[in-house]
Amino acid sequence: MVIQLIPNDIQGKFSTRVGFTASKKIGNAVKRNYAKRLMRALVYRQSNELASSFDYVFIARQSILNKKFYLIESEIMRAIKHFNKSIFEQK
RNA sequence: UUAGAGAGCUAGAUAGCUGCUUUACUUAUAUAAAAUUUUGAGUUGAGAGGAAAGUCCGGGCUUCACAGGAUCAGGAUGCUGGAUAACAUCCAGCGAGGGCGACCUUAGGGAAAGUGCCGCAGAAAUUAAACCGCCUUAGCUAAAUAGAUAAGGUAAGGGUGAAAUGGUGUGGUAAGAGCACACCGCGGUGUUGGUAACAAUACUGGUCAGGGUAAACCCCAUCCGAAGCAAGAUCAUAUAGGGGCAUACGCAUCUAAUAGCACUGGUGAUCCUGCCAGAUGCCCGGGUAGAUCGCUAAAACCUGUUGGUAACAAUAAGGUUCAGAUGAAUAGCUAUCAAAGAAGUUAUCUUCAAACAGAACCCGGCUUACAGGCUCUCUGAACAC
Repeated sequence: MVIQLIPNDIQGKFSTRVGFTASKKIGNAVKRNYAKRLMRALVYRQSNELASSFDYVFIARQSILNKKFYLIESEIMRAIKHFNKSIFEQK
């Protein structure tokens, strides 16, 4: 999975925006739908960690279909913490 | 027991935690005269498939205002009868082919209207044809017969091919030949059975028609208007306002409306009959592309009854309500079971382990993909009684 993020100009409670992408490279409609559902569930669990005033885009890769849920979850947590650290340093 | 044939069902289950879309109701909030609507919260109900897929047929629905008819063009179907809203679907039969059998396959009208095409091989693949062979005659060479040459006869045999002008047998003949006869096949005319396709049978035809191909053109019969939910409707912006071009704007009536005649336009083309409209079309430039409805209660589903061999139909016989999204919900995790297994380590642990596949207006089909499990009926073979 690939995560992209960019700061936006929105302020307040609903300033964090999240998007999910699963292209045709991943497979047929069932597999793409499953990948999007999986990412949505993962991000919902980590919603408190996401930085405000940022747009996130989660792009699925083919390996997400076969990996265990908790392994992906730990990878996402590590990635998000890394982002938060760099954002904090930039400020 | 084993090998098959046909028909059908299922497409993980339970519990917990955390979510998403939506029906109904309650409540709060904002707007408003009100209805309604916006944004939250709560309760309650529902939430992918047998193929949702491919988008190949048929229909509903919507728009082209609509209806009927003739000719042409284009397309589809193609044994018979039935079912159906309709179909290229389904059911029951017939013919042909395959299988020991249960059973399976089959676009299956016309090549004795016309045109086209038929590679390679082969003498010859269609105004047919003599390569080898067989036979006769003539003279020659050798001598009871054989050889080559010439002129004829011949489709019985060989060889080629997917296919060589009906097949088998007997007679016949110089050798042969439907040349003649018998049987089979084929054509014609009857009879009987069947709604019919067709089957059986009788008589008759040897001038019995030179092969295949129609999923090649074509002929015959039957059927068919086009585009699609991005259809279309309503609301909002703006059917706005502006510039240019083309056609029409007629008759009659004191006048206006209505009606009439004429003109123009009206589903591939042309025409006719009715009917409808009276302004329409194009270009330049500017600008919008949001919301609501359509949208799911119906050729609906389940269980019966009656009729029918069946497809199916009828039913004031009961019961049920079963997704309605639009950056597109219908889910994620954990545990247990289904689960029997496989691999590794090694003697009790670890890892792996369920297909094809995701509604997008809705139905009826077809086609294609598909792991595992289950049920019923039938057939062959072997063994036992």
